[in-house]
Amino acid sequence: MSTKERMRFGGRSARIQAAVHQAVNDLSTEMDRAEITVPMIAARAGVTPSTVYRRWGDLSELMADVAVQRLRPIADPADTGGMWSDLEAWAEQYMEEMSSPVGQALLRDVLGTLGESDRPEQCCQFTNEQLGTIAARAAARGETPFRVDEVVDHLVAPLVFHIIFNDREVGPDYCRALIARLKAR
Amino acid sequence: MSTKERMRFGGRSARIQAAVHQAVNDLSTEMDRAEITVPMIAARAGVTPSTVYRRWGDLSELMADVAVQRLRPIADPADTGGMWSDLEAWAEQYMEEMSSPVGQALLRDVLGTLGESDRPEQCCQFTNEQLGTIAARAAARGETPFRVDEVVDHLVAPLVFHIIFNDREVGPDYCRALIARLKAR
DNA sequence: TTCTTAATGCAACTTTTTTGCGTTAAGGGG
DNA sequence: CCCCTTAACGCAAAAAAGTTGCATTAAGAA
Repeated sequence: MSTKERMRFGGRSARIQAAVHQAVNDLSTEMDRAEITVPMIAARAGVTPSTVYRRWGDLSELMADVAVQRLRPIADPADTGGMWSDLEAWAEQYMEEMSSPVGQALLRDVLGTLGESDRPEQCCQFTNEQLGTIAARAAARGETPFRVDEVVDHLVAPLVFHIIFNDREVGPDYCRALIARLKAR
Repeated sequence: MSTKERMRFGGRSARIQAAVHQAVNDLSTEMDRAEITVPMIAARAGVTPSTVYRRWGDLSELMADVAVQRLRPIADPADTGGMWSDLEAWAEQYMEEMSSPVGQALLRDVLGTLGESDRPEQCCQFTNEQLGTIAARAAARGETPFRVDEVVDHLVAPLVFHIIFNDREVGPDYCRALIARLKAR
């Protein structure tokens, strides 16, 4: 007998998680996020609603779970040959993704989680890793790398702030202005 | 007959809105935000649930509505005699309020609204007005006022970012560091 | 006061969410 | 390989939340 409570990762459990995530992603393209329901997702995934409720608790948790997966970067930042141009390219793509209706919805889902969760922190980690990659690459080239936390504070934070509060249009020009301000220091 | 659809502000309508808001605020102090329900609020406020559903649509809309009210500043920023010390005092109080569990919950409620709404923008406006007051006061003193949008980008945005993503402790020292960076320009 | 109608209360109805219990299958040991 | 334990699932009944039609109340204007 083992005293540890084991979680089960493989097999049926994983299959169902994949099916449910897929169902959410499919439905998200077909209808407004506000009219998606748990029974709807369960039917699409071929499972009973009670399974979804037991595993994820409620809709907002499930949506947040899916959102984190979709916000996870699929590739390293492009290597353009220079640190600042790497950063600019990354920032414009990040801005493009986050300011789109889909990106905004994902951000809301991640941030809207009620109970305790480390999901928002996890998304930060994604960004930190991407910026860390750019900085490390710069160091390998012999450039003086930027400080990741400074880039987060004065590039990522303003971008995300204006996107989620919707109080200002963000575009390539704004990205470049923020980066120019970082370079100037 | 008037062709305009009129909304009714005074009397019963206002009384019910106040009662419902009060009920939400009361319940928020008594239990976790996640277990508050519309029927519960309605019972506390002495109205029927259907009234709440018709006026606010759903729980998240109602919570967001209440949150905006609570995020509205009740007074102008303190006048400490100098622009930067005004800003520092304001920032520390803002940070204190937002990083508290209550403040975080309010932020989530405002940001978590699904459908279209100008609530997040409205909260930005509060901040802009407060900062505008400090800047105007500085100008009246003969000081060169800061640009409000720069303070939002490089003080408010980093603060809010780290609070909602929970990836870093924010404290008085961090506020002062951000302000020092603004002054240095 | 009287009229119009937005907003509410009530109750029936639909949908979602919870819960108890039997069944299935992952992971470990013999 | 088969058996055992139990986490995770399906099913169905029950509870709770959310919706809707209709009668009633009370702002706001004539």
